[in-house]
Amino acid sequence: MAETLTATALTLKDIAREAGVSLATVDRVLHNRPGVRPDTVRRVQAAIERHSFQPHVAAAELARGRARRFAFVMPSGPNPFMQQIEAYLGEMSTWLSARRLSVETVRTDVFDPSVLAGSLEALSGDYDGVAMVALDHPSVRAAINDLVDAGTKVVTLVSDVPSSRRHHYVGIDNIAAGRTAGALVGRLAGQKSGKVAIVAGSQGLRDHAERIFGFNQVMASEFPGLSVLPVLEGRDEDDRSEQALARLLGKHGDIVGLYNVGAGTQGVAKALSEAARDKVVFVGHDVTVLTRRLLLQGVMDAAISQNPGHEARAAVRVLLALARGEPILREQEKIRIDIVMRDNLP
Amino acid sequence: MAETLTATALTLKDIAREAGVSLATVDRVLHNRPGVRPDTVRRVQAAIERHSFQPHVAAAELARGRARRFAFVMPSGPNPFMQQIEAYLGEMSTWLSARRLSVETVRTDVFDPSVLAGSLEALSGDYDGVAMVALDHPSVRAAINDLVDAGTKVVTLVSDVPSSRRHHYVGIDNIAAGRTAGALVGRLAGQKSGKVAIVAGSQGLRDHAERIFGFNQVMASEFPGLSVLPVLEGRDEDDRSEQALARLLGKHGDIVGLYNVGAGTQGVAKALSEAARDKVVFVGHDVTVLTRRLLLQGVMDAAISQNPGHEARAAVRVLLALARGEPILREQEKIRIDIVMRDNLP
DNA sequence: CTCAAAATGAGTTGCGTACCTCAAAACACC
DNA sequence: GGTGTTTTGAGGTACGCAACTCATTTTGAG
Repeated sequence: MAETLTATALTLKDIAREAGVSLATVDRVLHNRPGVRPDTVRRVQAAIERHSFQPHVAAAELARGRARRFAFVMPSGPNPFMQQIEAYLGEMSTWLSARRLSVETVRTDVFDPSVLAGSLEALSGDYDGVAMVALDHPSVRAAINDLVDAGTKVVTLVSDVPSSRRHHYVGIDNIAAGRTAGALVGRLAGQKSGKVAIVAGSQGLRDHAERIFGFNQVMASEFPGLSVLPVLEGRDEDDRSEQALARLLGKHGDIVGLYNVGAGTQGVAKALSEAARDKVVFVGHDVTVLTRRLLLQGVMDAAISQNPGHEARAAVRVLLALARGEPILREQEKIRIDIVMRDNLP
Repeated sequence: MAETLTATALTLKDIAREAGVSLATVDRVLHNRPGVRPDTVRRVQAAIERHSFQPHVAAAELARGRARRFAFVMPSGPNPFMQQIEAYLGEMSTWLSARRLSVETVRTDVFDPSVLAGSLEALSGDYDGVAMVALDHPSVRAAINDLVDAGTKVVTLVSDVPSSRRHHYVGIDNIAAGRTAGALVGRLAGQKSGKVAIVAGSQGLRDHAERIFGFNQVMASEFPGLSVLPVLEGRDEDDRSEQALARLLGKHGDIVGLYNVGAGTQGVAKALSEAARDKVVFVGHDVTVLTRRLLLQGVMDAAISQNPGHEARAAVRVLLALARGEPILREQEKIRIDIVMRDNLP
């Protein structure tokens, strides 16, 4: 009734003996250094695979000497979600220093492609890995590819640049997030008919556009009785969002649901309460101090959330695994779309 | 615009010099070995804290020599959720062997206190850490405490034994899970009045009892119009659950919601469909092959889920951190209550 | 066959810690 | 002041690998 996993106590020396070569040759193969005949390479690799040999991480880490340096490129604005990510990076400091890893945070204007691209280029050569909140733009894409070509491991965070050659994306599928929001609004509203409002930062932002797309998909296919009103753009600002929504609420008396795609939550909540329309189902994004309060008060009904702590840690782990040449535990690093309601507030 | 975390390149030698003692003495302090004057201990600790020195994990690991052995004590029955946990442990094998960690799975009858306690005692001395799915019973509690006293690190998994001196619990808060289920059933049902059914494995199981408690709490306080029927006990078996539920559905024509607390999901779904009562809001637990299908078909409306992969990995990481004397990243190891609906199926 | 280039062997050093031994120094007690 | 005990120093070895040097062997081209 017992099963054992792992624990090969093999070392490089054993592999060398097995393959009938010297330690030096095994080392050359392992780090694809030149000067080994293809045939010999194959023999060594065969021996490695035969015993499914894994170099001892601790020994490798100790032997390399120099510490690994990672950079996190984050937006300079006062975005609470991004601040949470940075805070969670801070909480890892003990973990990081016990592994002799250094993580540096670089703040820049990620919304200006040329500024962002410039910041990325400035990092070249100094870091083993870079995690970035990036805009999808040709010059950013080029900067990312340059980093990759220079041997730096690159991870996109929260917002992806799929057309680049980045090694990994740590973040959610925003279309699925929008679909989830749609399903929640539709189901929680209950009614068969009525109108639904959407407040977004800007439809020009990739993640917002994707969320709206997913939301509309679900509304059209599953809640045909609910009609979606044109998207209000609030630029993630409280005042702007409030005014736009107040106007809309005044015009339509039969709004039963509201999806707030980005920030500006404070303004949205204010517009709702001042219009005394607290029966409207209100679904938004992210768990912050504010949305937590709104959920507890019953003003917000659900928040779609991506765990910032998980994103911070996943980015570090992925960069480390990439740098070490270890496989990535995809299941572990995947960021899930959390539905947060009052009773499962984290 | 840049901030740096960590990367003290200090070594034990530096600390020794700082404290004006030899390496041997620092070593004695670090591992609380005897033979050091209290005053000297303080001086060394002061030096360590002054520089917030952290021993290099890789070096420590390498120097230990012997590999760490962990045991996972799992239920012997064919529980799909537990099988998933074991499967995810299997996926970690590369990660484990690169760190020279061995994980052994021991299957036993965790529902029989004396058998479980016996299995635990049999592990004594052989392992650095043990993770277990445990029953809360005096003799189990005693066995756990014995392990702890013998220096073994102990983590309870999925089901806790809070009265024991186990070092950590990896699992969810079941009362909160029940509350979440209640909120979902209530909200999704929409109606102001009607009846709600509960199917559980047994009210004698701690986690089931806690879930029911939380569920009733929410129903009573937030959905006074919905009346909860007496709990059906299906012993987590399909047939039993089906028959019990079929009878109940026949008796009450106004059932609008159903909470399935444990397994037996297949039977519950069958009873619902054969009674042609697919309008009933159906909330259950865990994402398995079956519940995934039911969610996609619209038979189930939501599943409360705890991520088995996360639990498996968290248990290993916590055991490792405990064994190394490292701090635990509580935020990371916390198991969240996931609400899974069709559109955010993982 | 000759010679240069390529491939390989053999060896060294160092990473930072754990764990061990033995001798020397400091201390406590009578 | 002598004795025994406690505390401390000094040093060594080992862990598994990275990274390097240098000598030697093998290979292929002409």
